[in-house]
Amino acid sequence: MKLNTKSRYAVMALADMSKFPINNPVSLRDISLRQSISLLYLEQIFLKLKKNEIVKSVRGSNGGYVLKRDPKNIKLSEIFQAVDQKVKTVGCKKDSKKGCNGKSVKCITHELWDELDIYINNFFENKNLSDLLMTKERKN
Amino acid sequence: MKLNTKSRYAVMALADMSKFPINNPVSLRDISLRQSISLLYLEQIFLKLKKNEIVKSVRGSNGGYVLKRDPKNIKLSEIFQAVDQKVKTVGCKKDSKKGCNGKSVKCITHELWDELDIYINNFFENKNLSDLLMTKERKN
DNA sequence: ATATACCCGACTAAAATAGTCAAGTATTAC
DNA sequence: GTAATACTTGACTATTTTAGTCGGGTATAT
Repeated sequence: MKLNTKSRYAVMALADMSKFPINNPVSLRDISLRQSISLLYLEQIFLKLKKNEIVKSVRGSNGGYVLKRDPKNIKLSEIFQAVDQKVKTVGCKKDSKKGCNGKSVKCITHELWDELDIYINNFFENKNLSDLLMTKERKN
Repeated sequence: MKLNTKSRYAVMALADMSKFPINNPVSLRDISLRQSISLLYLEQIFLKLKKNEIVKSVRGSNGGYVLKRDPKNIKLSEIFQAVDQKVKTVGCKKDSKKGCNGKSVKCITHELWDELDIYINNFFENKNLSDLLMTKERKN
C-alpha cells in the first residue's frame, strides 16, 4: 500500500507555493529546483491541478502558477482527487451492483475496505495546505 | 493509492477460515473455491502467513491450514505485515538519515507522510479477524 | 500405493508508474 | 519587435510492480 509520486509531488509543490505571498506567481522551474522534482513531470501535474481549480496560471515571462484560494481552504483531499482519480481503492468497486470477485454477493471483507476508504479519506479531508506549514520552520 | 490483491486475499482467506472450528484444517482448495481466488496464488500467500506464525499447516490428505491463534487475537496489521512488507510507504524512507529526494534535509511534507503512516497502521492495529465476522451473517 | 494437500523457487504477461519528448502558445522585459 | 520566459498538450517510453502461473517437489492419511 503506497502513495504514488504524483500525489506526493503535488502536495509538496503546493506546500512550497504556500510559503510565498498569494498572487505572486511561482514558476515551476523554481519549484523544480527547490523540491528536486523533474520540471517536465511538474508540468503534467500542474495541468491537472489547474483543471481542478486549485491553481491558476499566469503565462509569459515572470509568470508561473498562483493558488486559486487561501491555503487554509485547500484540503488535501482535493489535491489527491485532482491528480490521482481515486484516493484509495480495492478490487471490489464500492458502487458496483455485481459484487466482488465476479460473484453475485459482496465479498466477505467488502465492508472492511469501505470502512478503510472512509477512514483514509477522512485524514485528507481534515488537513489543508496551511496545516503543513504549521509544523516548525524548514529551510528547503 | 490502493491495496494490492495479496493483502486483500490474505484477509479474505483468513476471514473465511475463521468461520470454521479452530483446529479443523481448512484446505486452500476449499478457500479457493469459496472465495474465487486462484489456488496457486493462495499457496504463495499462505507460505508467508505460515512463516509469520499466523497459521500452521497440516500436511497430507485431509490436511490444510489452521489458525495459530484465536481470531480475536489476530490483528489485521499482522496480516498485512506478513504478506506485504510494509503497510504503507512513500518515497522518503521513514528512517533514512539522508532525507528525501536526495537532499540532506527532510522534504517539506515528510512529517505528513509519517503521520499518515501511523494513522493507517492504527486502523489495522485496532481490527482483528473476529471483527470481520461480527458484521451481519453472510452466505459465501 | 495412491490421492490429497502443503512446499518452494523461478518465471512471465500485463498493467501501472514515473517520467521524457516534441512542438507548440502567450506574455513580459528590453 | 524580438528574445526570453513560462505555461500547454498529447504522445511516447523505460522501468517497476503486480498478479499471477509453472514445475517439480515432500509429507501424511486412508
